Amino acid sequence: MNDTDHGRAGHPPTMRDVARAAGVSVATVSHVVNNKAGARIGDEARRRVQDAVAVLGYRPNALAKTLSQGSSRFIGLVADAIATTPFAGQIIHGAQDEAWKHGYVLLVANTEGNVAAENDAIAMMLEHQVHGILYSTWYHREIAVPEALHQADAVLVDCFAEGSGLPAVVPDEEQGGRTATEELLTSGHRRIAFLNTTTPSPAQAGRLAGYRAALDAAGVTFDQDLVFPVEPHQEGGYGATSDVLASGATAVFCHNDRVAMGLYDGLRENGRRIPDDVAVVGFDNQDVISAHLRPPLSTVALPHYELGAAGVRVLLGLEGEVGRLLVACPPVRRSSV
Amino acid sequence: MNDTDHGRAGHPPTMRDVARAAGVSVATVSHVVNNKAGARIGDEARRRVQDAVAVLGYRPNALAKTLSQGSSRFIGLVADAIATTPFAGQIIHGAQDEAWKHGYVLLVANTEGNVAAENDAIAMMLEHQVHGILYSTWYHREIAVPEALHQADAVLVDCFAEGSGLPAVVPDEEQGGRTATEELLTSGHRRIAFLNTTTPSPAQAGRLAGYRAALDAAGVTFDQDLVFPVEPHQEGGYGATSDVLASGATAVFCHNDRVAMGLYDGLRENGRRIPDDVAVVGFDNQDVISAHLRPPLSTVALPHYELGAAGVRVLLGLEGEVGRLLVACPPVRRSSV
DNA sequence: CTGAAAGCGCTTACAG
DNA sequence: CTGAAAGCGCTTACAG
Repeated sequence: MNDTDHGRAGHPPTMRDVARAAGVSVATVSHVVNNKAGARIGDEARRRVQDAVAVLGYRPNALAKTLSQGSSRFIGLVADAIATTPFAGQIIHGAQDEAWKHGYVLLVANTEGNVAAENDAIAMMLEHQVHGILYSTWYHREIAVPEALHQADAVLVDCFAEGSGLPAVVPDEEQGGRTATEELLTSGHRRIAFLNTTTPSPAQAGRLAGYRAALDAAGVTFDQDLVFPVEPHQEGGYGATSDVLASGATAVFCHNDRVAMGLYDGLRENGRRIPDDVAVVGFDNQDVISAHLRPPLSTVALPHYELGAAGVRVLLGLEGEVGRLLVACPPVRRSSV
Repeated sequence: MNDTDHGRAGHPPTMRDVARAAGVSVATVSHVVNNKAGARIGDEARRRVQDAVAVLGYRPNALAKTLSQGSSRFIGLVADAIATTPFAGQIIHGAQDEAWKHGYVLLVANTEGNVAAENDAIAMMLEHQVHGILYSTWYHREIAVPEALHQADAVLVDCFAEGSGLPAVVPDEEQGGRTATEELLTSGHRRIAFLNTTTPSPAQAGRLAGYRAALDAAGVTFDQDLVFPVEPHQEGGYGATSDVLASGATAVFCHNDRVAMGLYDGLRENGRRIPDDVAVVGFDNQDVISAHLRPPLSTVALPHYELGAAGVRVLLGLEGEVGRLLVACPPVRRSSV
């Protein structure tokens, strides 16, 4: 709707149109438009080109550019579940910001874990000449690498594949578990229950290891009777209330924020106050929940944004040789400890 | 890692390589690869081409194709907050599925509401010859259309701009409010409180209108003293507990699930049971919350997936002439009514 | 300092 | 039934 709005009507202006309008060759236009270093263009010609660009509302065709240069500026991101959690969104966000920063644009595909869809998505990306592909999952786990992925430069994000040779960027579960436990230890707690997930996973193993490491470091002996397996959601936390109470724990480290939310309910029903009677820390930092519980939940953040960003850095070779890159899970302090 | 993995080493095979290997011209290869209707290719030649494609692991270059055809298969999606909520993810998901279905691929850009970033993102998409652009927000509101958007075919998703001439796809807030209220009315409630948001928005106005319409239709006279303004999160719902109790309402329609979550806490503290003493319905169907409250929350879903999908349909001209397209908010029945 | 020309990997009339 | 050739919008040596 403005003066240079020529994008809609007829064919958008090409470099040739600009050249014609400026009375120069397309080579010259190319040089000034791209601000080529080695190009010696007279001030007069340069000005005429710039004017023509402005007047015509010229916009370079990135596809043609890619074709003639041979190198593309696309990075593909295939995700198994954009939808299910806010987490996937953060991975996309981090990847996009980082890609952008280096002049790349993100091609996104959601596959809902469907293998056929995955291979289709990867094929599509390859046809679009992506520089490389980020393959991500919405929770940290080991995956089987899709066939087609081997034909691209790829990095795994929030997942890994032993022996695949593909670099992986994952959260440091053990450090996260240690951090969570330390938050409690630091406040003087010694009898700390751990509501761990029943689902075998890097999170299950890693956070437990971190819990034990923190205990060790603080000179507290590990007590198996203090770790309770629960389903990783509200119902699991709620259901563990009586066990927690019976254990005599003064603090509990919950496998995730949802479990903590359920435990909050159980504790409250039993007249326990948080953190006065029982301190609680969660994991994930799932904002809609943790920031708005009463009291707001202290937790440890899963670094999804950073996972996405680090993924493109690895893809672009900015992180050197990487086997498995561990990204730290920082503590988020609120009022439940 | 398999036999036809030629994508990594050297230059990937081009149509010319296939032609050479099959002993035909590139025109012939093009015809068989694209399965051109009007093309009469001998069985023998066709077979040789197909073999060569398989042996070489040939993959068409989508960018070159776009360039020579003149029409692109990209659709851009610019979002103001991919990160903040799971909602944005659903819009992307719906848009991507629908785009895919029609042979298009999604280019995603996140702008965090930054105007400069928005215009940059749009410019980038235009340079990539997108067919059109979807501009979306993470909550339903009126927006100021970014400059650059006028240079593309665009549709607004989960937002609108009066007088901009741009088609918009938004949730039907009024129908949603009506539906929520009807869930309560149907269960026999007559004194129904409404915890509406304090934030002026289409949601605030629309859901209230729907609430009133449902009441009217049921022959219940609207009582202004039954609508309470609250901040649209847990704290708001919790804080409204005493007002709700004092009002003598037997049911409450909450502006969103987060408000309902807060109200649950307040009700429980006051010894009220849900739904026996007080029935509750939410809005949004924010799964992490609503499905896991005790009891699970009956609510009305915000149709984000469908918003994204309808957006690309409108962009592709599959919905006919559209001014503002209202997408229904369906009820999600659980156990709080 | 500037331009003519070849080339990127495809598609599409047009010949034959 | 199949191929030679022009063209899509750029870039990049290479001349001059």
